Amino acid sequence: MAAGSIDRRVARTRRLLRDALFELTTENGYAAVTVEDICGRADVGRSTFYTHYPDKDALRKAAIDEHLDAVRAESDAGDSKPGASGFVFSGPAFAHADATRTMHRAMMGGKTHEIPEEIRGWTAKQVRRELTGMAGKDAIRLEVATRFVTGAFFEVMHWWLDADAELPPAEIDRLFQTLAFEGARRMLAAPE
Amino acid sequence: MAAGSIDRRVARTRRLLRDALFELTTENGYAAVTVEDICGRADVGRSTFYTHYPDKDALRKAAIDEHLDAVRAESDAGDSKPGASGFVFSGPAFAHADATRTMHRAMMGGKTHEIPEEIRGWTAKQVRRELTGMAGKDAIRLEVATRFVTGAFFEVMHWWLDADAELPPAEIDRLFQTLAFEGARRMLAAPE
DNA sequence: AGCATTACTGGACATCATGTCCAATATCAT
DNA sequence: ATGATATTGGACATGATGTCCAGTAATGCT
Repeated sequence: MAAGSIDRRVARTRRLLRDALFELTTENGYAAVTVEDICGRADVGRSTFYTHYPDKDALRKAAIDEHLDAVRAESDAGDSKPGASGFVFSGPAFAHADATRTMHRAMMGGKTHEIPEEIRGWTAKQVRRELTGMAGKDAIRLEVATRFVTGAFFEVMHWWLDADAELPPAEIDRLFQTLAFEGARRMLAAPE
Repeated sequence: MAAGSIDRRVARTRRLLRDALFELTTENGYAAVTVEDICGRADVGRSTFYTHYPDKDALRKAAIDEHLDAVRAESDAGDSKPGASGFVFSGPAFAHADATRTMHRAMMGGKTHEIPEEIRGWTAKQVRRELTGMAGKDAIRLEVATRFVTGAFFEVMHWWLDADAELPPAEIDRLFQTLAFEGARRMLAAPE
């Protein structure tokens, strides 16, 4: 067997489990989903589940990591300049969420606001990087602004994903930018 | 027994359970806390727990409702005019969180962002009410702005509660207002 | 095409938390 | 003091978790 290649059965099982997790999470929320549920929906033996993942969280984490890798790869190309007159991260993010809506609704939709820490942390890092370009020397202000923008972003995204939106991605991004950018600019650029 | 009065034992038990929930939530996060843990910490029989609350969530909900009632009562007095040059809700909220830091850290601190829906919903309502005063006719814009401000508020609050803050409540509120207000004003007041 | 490797399966098992119920005991209000 | 009410510990059924194993199926390599 070649080093990097994956047994077809393994790939199949993991795919089935991942899809089942998304479906069930969308239906009932992540907390309510059990390993039994997942295996039932995926039509995979429960003991098989445990040969792949130690628990439910590991499955989710794997799915997210896989996904973030894809995002990273695709955003490596268009690394445009930060902060000309808006945020760079949000546009692609909304577009991408629109494209893979199923997954995003599963991971951050629903009544509960259970946004996985991996996603939140990764996004916060993106935001912080962009804001750093906006002349902030004050570490506290930078951090407050980062949290502010990140929290606002997820809440808007959450709403937009759930409200089966008439709004196209570009439009929700424009609204988000309008809300977010001027405040951040003022605070970070301000002398005092 | 008089109608409204509560048996001393009942009050004691509920208080012990509530405090135990706060402690354990602060230590391990809400999801990790079990009813057994709570009873152990509170030194209350497990069967007693179930005579008061059907489950863990009910205990939390009761604690939150109790708390929100107190907040409502105290904020009935100072119902100043909305939106002169900032938000009204956030200042008292930061001050109040500072005063009852233990509870707030338990309910919205820690690594996980498990903000109870009661609190999020209540805050969003406050925000929406204030923003409605800012000339919004467009329902969608109003909603986006509401979500935006609410999400930003909780994320900033979360950070501020965890980072054993050098920042006094008034200061974090000022930063929050700087970040939030101008964007909202522009978007909601804008003609198009 | 055959064969060794690897994955899947289903069932058994121990463990743990949940929620219900009851009879005995302690505490309360009056 | 005494009747009412709360608390208690223990028993019980249930459901989910995570581990383990021996039998069976699918795969990849040559």
